[in-house]
Amino acid sequence: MTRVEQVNSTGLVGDTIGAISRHIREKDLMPGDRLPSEALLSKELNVSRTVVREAFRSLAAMRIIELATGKRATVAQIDHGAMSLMIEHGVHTDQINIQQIYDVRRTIETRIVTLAAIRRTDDEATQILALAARMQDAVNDPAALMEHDLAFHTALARASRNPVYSLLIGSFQGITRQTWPIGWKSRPTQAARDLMVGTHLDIARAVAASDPQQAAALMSLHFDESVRALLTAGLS
Amino acid sequence: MTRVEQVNSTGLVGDTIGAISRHIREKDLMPGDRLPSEALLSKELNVSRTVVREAFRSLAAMRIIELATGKRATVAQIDHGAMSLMIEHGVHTDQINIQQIYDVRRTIETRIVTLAAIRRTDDEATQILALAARMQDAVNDPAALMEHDLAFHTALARASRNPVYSLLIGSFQGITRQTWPIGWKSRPTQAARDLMVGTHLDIARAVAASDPQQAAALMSLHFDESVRALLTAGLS
DNA sequence: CATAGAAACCTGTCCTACAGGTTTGGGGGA
DNA sequence: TCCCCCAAACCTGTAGGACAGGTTTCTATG
Repeated sequence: MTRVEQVNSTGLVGDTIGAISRHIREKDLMPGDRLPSEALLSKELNVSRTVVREAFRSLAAMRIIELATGKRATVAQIDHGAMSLMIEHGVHTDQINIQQIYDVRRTIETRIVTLAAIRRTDDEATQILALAARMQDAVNDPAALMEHDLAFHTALARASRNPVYSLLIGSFQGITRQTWPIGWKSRPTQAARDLMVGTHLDIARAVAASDPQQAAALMSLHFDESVRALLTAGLS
Repeated sequence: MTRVEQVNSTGLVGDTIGAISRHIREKDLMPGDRLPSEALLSKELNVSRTVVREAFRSLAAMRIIELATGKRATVAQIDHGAMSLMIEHGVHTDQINIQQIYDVRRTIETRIVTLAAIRRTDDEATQILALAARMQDAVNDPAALMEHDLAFHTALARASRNPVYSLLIGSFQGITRQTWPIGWKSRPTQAARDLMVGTHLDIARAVAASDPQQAAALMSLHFDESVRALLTAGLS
């Protein structure tokens, strides 16, 4: 093999990742479009299939492409899976703490709910109200309640009509799943639990009523209360 | 080889990624700590080194671990590189547009500057002022100006004392580098350019003066003006 | 013209080999 | 005894071959 003796700092895999990314940009590929086969790329870039495969795996890990056995690799849609793992890793290794995440969430969710109140479709309003209602029904079933809670915030993000907000909310979902029970346990009284669930319903109503100020104020309140609950639970 | 005939939907590589992640969590590894060698993992997990390597590459792509030739893989520090690529991919494939990113940036940077005004150390205040000053010096050197601009916002994020904000600001930097010149071209007059640079200095002063309200108001203003400039440039 | 089936193609995993880079442990010198 | 240097052991990066399935494409047949 006519090995090209060009040793970059990145290594062949890094170079190949770059080449594939460039290929996507230059050919202006859209989600779903197919990439060249491993064998072809390997030939064109003068690297072994091993290298191409590792480059593919790297891009797949970032959800830039999608792999499936037998099929060719395709350009992927945005997905929060990778970011979720990265955030979880940051928390597990003490590089990020839960309050810091709550500060970010409060900041963006306040904006999200403002946009949602302005831009939501009627269908979305209905769906958001329904999720808040389901939370009330599940007030004594923590597992179900958490899922509806997450779905509620996800629906709001979608209604904001800004995919970046959906992406970020999704990215925090992984770690939220792991810490949500802590927050719930720190609300031991029925009153505290009803308040939490009730606030969600109020937010849903404000969004349905297209009242951005009210929606934002309530969301801010919700986070005040959540952070207080978390601190009470001793999560420093 | 005693091949375990357990076919998950994820495939062996996916399983292996999970096993390594679990290993990090269970052993409570911190950034810098070393992971087992490929050969060892391959033996313990009953998969080929190929599979372990692809799993390593995937984790490295998400910056969860770090690879280097000859050395063992280590647990990595949080890094925005992967997120930056993901965002860029989203923009290039028309899944995200620039205004959407600006809306998110405005939202979080307004919060960042509020926190920075409260929490900045004196050193950070000095550094932020210095960066704003350097922007003024480079008002006729777009390339240098852009770099100082990016460094300015990065410094503010650091002063907010919340690594998640630093992570997010970093994630937008890649795409910002590609769109910044558009915004600059849409400020063709000296007055518009001086205004943009001057706003940065005003923000720096507000942060140095520990005036969060003023800092936030100015940052909001800055983004108003930036979005207007971008729209003028015809970036729909 | 539609369709079933074969051929061609493609990915997932395993294995072996070897060129460097890194860590470690031991021996020799101060 | 302690320190330093070097060789051996270890480790990763890349190449290449093999084969089991899964997928796409083409063709011949009904």
